[in-house]
Amino acid sequence: MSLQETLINQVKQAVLATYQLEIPSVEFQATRKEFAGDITVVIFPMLRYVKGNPVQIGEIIGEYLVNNVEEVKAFNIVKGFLNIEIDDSYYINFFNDIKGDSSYGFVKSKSGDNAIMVEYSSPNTNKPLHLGHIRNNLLGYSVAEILKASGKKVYKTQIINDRGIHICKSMLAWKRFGNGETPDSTGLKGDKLVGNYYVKFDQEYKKEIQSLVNRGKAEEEAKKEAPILLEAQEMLRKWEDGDNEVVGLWKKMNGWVYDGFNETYENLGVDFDTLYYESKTYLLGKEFVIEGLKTGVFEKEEDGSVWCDLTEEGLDKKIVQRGDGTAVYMTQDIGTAIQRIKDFPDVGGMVYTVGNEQDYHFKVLFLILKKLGFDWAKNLYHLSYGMVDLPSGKMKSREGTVVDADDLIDEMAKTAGEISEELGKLDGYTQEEKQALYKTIGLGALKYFILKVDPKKRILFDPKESIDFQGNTGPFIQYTYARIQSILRKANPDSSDAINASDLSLHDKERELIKQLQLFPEVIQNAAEQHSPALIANYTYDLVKEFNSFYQNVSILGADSDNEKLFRVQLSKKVAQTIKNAFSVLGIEVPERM
RNA sequence: GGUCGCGUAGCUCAGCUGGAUAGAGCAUCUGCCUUCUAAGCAGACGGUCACAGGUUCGAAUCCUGUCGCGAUCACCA
Repeated sequence: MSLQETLINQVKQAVLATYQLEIPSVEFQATRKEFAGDITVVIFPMLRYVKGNPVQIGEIIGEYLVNNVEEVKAFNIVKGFLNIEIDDSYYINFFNDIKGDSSYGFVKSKSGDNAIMVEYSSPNTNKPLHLGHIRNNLLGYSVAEILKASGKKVYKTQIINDRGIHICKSMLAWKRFGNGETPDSTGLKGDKLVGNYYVKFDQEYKKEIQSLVNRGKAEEEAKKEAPILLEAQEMLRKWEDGDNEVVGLWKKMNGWVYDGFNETYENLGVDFDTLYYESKTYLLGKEFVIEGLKTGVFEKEEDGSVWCDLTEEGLDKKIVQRGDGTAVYMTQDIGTAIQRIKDFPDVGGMVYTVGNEQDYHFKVLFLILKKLGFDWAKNLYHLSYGMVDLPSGKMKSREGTVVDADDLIDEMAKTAGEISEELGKLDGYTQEEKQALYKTIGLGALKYFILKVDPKKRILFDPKESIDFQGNTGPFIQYTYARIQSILRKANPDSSDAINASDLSLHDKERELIKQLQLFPEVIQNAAEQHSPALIANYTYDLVKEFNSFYQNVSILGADSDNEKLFRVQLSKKVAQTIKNAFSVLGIEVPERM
């Protein structure tokens, strides 16, 4: 029985013995720092059942706990708060129990359990990844890792938006103006090269519109009739017909983009277990449109378009198939979801990492899948996150205000390098080791900066003010880890050496650290339930702040006794391990030195 | 206009299943490197928790309304 459970029972017992009354629950909270004690029982809620003075009731319960619970050493009462002090031996025993478990806080998945599929990234294949994609990737990857750590089996996936007019635009521009350029011939990353032609298309398109307008066309008409646009549309039709030349070009250019994306993913440290391509799934939903028509979930209009009426649910009517029989976004998403469950029968739920601009879409999608009768539809979750905006507003590729993913990652590493060089603590490291370290630190700063913020809030990123490396940041936490490694290089204890509780009294900082460690398993579970890496980031920061205070105020290697020294080193080691594990689910690496 | 989300210190954010005097970091200012890595520690300064009502012994937290910002309401994705 955990201490918490014991306390609940004993508090109830105390009330029962004194007042002959049963109380349904007991409310606890951590004792605030300014008061003596570790755990606080809030007396106020009991007043509904027990009439009396809260201070008096607290006295009686406190007295009872001291007499009946071995771990309770003392108590004090401030207003309606009963602060109880827990004996050091409880904390030391707890520490002895967990210190050997290198995956403390993580739960292993059981073989029969359902898996969760987490979708993230899912970019268009016409332009390079930018800071918005970085947030998406980091969130999706981290939530997948958190779910794993909480005991779920997880598949990471994405749907690659490889089809449609957008890619035809790049293809056409390349054909017209590319002179056969390739990533090899230009030395450009494939996604960058293709992105350039997407921009090129837009420029030409605008020129054509202008010249049509000059010749007296209305702007609206000109936008629809510009020859280059008509040609791109023609290309899309040919693609859908399977035209060899168009499909060949499409394959070639998409291939370049994938190479480029893969490089960015690798740089960013994210990965996928399985991939879905829109070109292969966009027709999948259609058979379920027919199915839905049969069961009355959908209805057909006179012009042949198919709709789902969601007015009873407080939403609108939503189109699921065009009048000409072609699929829309919704059709495809219905099909893809169903396909995934077919491909991975152990999947019992899915998480979609997509920006909050699509809140409505996913609300509708989940509702439709429910109406179609899929029981897994109740386990779908839209991991909706806020946009990453610049001080000037939205990032716009056409106006050149996007923050490119690769550039940003490079810059972060460069800044990390400059700071490191200045501090000059890396004697004995080779150039390669240094470069790898700079990347670890730079990425740590970037990832932490993004993940520490609640996903649903929008992030303001000011390129002029670089991301911090001090205070509540990734490098601060990495630094603490590196410091502990330095201690462990001097004294690496065997975790199996038990600490003797009888001849050790805890320093306040030590007790606080153990309490913080105690929270970790619960934090993992909470973060998984709430799909929030921010909870892990904030927990880790608190742990590290507590440790640094300990480190600076208490001598670890210079402890008075061997037992004390052993304990402090083991405690430091456990903190380092917890930092490493917490950061691993954020996708952030920790360095041995920095 | 309807719907959804957000609004906490100068800035960036925690806290939100209601509990004690609302916490961090950055910035500004004070101290601390002959002792385990100063990317650190200790401290000071800084708040009408957007506003107004309501529920409650108790509200930043729950409810209602107002204002501000954003998103969305396509036979686009």
